[in-house]
Amino acid sequence: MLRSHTCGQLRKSEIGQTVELSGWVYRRRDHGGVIFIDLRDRYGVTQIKFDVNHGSSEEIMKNADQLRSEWVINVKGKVAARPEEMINAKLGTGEIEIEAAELKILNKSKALPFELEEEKESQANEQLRLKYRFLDLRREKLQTIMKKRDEVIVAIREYFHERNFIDIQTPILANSSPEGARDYLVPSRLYPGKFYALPQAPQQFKQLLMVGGFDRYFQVAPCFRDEDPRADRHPGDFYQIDFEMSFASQEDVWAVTEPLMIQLTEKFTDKKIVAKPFPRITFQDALAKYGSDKPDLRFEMPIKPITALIKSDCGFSVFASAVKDGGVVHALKVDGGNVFTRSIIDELTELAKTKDAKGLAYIQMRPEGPASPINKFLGDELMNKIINEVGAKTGDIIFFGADKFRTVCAALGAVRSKCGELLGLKDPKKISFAWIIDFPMYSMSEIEPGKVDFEHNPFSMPSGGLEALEKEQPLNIKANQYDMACNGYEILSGAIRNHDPKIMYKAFAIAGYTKEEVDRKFGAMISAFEFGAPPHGGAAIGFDRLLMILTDCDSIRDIYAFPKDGAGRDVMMDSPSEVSPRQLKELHIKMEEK
RNA sequence: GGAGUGGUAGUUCAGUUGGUUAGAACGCUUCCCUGUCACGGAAGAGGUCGCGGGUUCGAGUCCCGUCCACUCCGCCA
Repeated sequence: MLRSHTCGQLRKSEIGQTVELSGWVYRRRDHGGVIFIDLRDRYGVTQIKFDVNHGSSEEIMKNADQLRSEWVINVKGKVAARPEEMINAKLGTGEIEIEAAELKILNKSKALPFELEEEKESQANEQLRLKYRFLDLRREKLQTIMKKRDEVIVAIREYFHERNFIDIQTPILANSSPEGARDYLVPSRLYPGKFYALPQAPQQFKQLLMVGGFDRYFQVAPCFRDEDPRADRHPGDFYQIDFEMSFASQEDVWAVTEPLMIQLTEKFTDKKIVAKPFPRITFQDALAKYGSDKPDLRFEMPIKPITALIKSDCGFSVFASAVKDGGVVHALKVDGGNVFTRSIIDELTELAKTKDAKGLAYIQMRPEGPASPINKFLGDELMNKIINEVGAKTGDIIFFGADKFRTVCAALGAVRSKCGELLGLKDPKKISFAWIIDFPMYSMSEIEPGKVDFEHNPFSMPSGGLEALEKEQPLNIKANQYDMACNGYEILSGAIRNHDPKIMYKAFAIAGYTKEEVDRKFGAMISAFEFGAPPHGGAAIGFDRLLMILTDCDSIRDIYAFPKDGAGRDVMMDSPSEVSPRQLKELHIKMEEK
């Protein structure tokens, strides 16, 4: 070893010992006759002193004078106490320093394309940092995140192992699944024209593990989806904490999940959990009240239906016609929202429009009385009724959505989230978990009117089983399916699965699939279910998003060692890249001439 | 595929109604300095103002096009 200790290790107790350290030159303070080097590794920083009066030869002084940022050096010397008034309280090693007696330069470094010190400037452009990710990783922030990522994974593994779950790796080369996101395809060399697909999730494999008798499975599962990225969505590959349980009800899955989330929060953050046990909100209520199936519940700010008030008599044609066409009118009262300027209201209006709202009506609760551009249409009486209904007081603002139910929810949900942000209600010291339950099994197709589609996951067990499928209106059937929302992110999704071939065929039939189609697409799983599949269910935790919240990162790229950029490329390794004609030929791929 | 914001020194940014030689901080180079810790001091190097075109006596600044980045929408069973 080129070191006897790490750069974060030495304390007063080692004073007098001769030690050997290796690391990177972090900072250099050259005083002529004495040179200080802050030597850094991932454990910390130790001050090295080069001083002719304290063990450093003329030659070492000459070499120390050459040292530059990020050179890799090896130093031998004696641990010495710092004079009382020279102690650096900011460093764990701040009470000591090394009096260098030997110096070896292990490697030099070019001047860096950006600075590593956190407190200096705002950080460099992300594209540049990604190109030199190996340097960015030296920064304290990323060192801390990677360490925490490791600790969280260890804690999760321990948690599941303590409860009899076993970690099983499922294939990376798998089959294209006809539902869901775009697949990453891998051409087969031995079977011309055929392809593997990288799994979007280990869904079918974990269900087959249940059939295989592994009644409690979990995995830190790599998942692959070829979709455009977002700040909270890494392009290409990402990780889920995937788990599945046999003989389990929804309550059983929740009972495993909830303590895990609490433990991780308490162990890795100082955030306060808003509500324990976690609230359970139906999908319908979440949409109506918060305008989202992943509401940020660090603040309440509920949306209220006022359709009933509008029904009787309303002079505002936007509201009246929405109700007449079977839509709804909802109101969002924002406490203290009268501080919003015209330009902020314009911005919120644009936001609502991105969710297909046609506009964003509002009433400002000014000190001199309510003011609204739509007052002249509403009339004072109706306006006062609305103000009364939502409980608005001076200083508030009320926003309105009038349209189809889903449109109103989405628009006011986006406005609610933005208002929470603008008013500083998204407290980083708080964390809100909530179960979103009772997802509908089906919804009306948006492409083919009159046709029924799966709302979410076709493999979920419908509530009420076969009987419900046969007797209920499809749109009224709920699925045994649940998400967990956390601070506005969907952080977990799961279900009690449909393990009964009969119910499965029926469920697919309602969505317009013939038995032959189902057999062709999900044959392996369905035929396995004919051999004594146990009832089972589970969930998958979005590990990356969870880690973003635990580490207070806004960008999902910060929590990967080697992230893709916003266009799905690795700018450091330059992937994706071209391959040789020979490789293409082996894979039976002909490139079109450009 | 669409929208918004941005692109000026190695990095982060400023740059006025269009007007001399495009600035600052940090970094870098050389020198000075024996107690600093974001050390200090002196001097210096470093720019195709993303790219192309246009308007103008004159463009970093105005106009058109284009490329790139980030964020959002679509998309994500």
